[in-house]
Amino acid sequence: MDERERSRNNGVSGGGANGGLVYPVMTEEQIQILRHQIVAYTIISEQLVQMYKSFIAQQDFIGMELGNPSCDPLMALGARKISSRRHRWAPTPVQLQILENLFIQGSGTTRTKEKIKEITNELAQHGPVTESNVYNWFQNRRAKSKKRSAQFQSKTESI
Amino acid sequence: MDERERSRNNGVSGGGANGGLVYPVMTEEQIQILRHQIVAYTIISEQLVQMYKSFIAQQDFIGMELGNPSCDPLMALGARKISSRRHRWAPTPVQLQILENLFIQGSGTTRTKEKIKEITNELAQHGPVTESNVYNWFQNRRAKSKKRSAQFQSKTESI
DNA sequence: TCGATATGAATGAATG
DNA sequence: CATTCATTCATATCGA
Repeated sequence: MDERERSRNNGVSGGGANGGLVYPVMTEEQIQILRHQIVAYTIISEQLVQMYKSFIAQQDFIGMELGNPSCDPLMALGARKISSRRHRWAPTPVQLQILENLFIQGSGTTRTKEKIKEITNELAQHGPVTESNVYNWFQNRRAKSKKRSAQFQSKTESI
Repeated sequence: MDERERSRNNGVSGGGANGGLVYPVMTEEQIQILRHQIVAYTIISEQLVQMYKSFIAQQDFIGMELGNPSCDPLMALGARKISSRRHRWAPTPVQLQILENLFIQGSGTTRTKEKIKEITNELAQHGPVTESNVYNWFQNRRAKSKKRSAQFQSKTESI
């Protein structure tokens, strides 16, 4: 999606302050593409939300083994064992939830070092973590998002 | 969202046929809103699909009378089969032979995404397969090869 | 049913 | 950021 977003902006002027004047920034065809994308995601989300509801209706207990009631079941998917010694860092469920939320809020944008430091401090309250861990996580998360978006594209382009 | 879409269209002209001329149809601010919406839906969909997958994985034992046609779009998004057992991809004997041959032949050449795509298309003639499957296979095959040579090393060291 | 092994897949970390 | 590696998890298969 990033790629097409970029190409979409090619025709956009530098965004000068407009005094009530509207500049030509998108063709109608481009708008149609955008609307189709939004509609597609709307439908997909609605269907998945329905699934989710029936899911939690039947399986309230799943994902709660670690006893963190504040954790949305939707977010409690990457839970890992804490017991065994591990050589590489793995986010705790709480940390994962925080990270995922931040990722959504930031819309996948790159973080500055200051932001990384803040996030690291916040996460540190829920388990050991370094700034490198956070940095790597966001980097890998973006890659994951991108890869999955590509898969979406190839499978939903019929919509 | 419907509401905001409508309000967004208020400033759009009636969509007269344009002879190569671009009409002012959206401001940059509006585009930004749209982009954020799309990104948000992308990420939400990803998370919901993940939830859905884990749901299916744990639901293995329950009769899935929910397997109605309306779920088909979900399956198209990468989720596995609903009614039958969960399955992970496994190469057919023919596919495996092709992959092994390619692995021996191409020992050293870097496999670009183009190569992966070609190989996927070839394998697809002998059974369902995705590019990710092929990519993972080569990755795991390399690891396997490396581990074996390491074992060989340790055995010859004692001589 | 219970390990034991093989292997597809996910992901933290490293490299270019 | 794109690729790749190293490690780990999950599942399929098999034999006792």
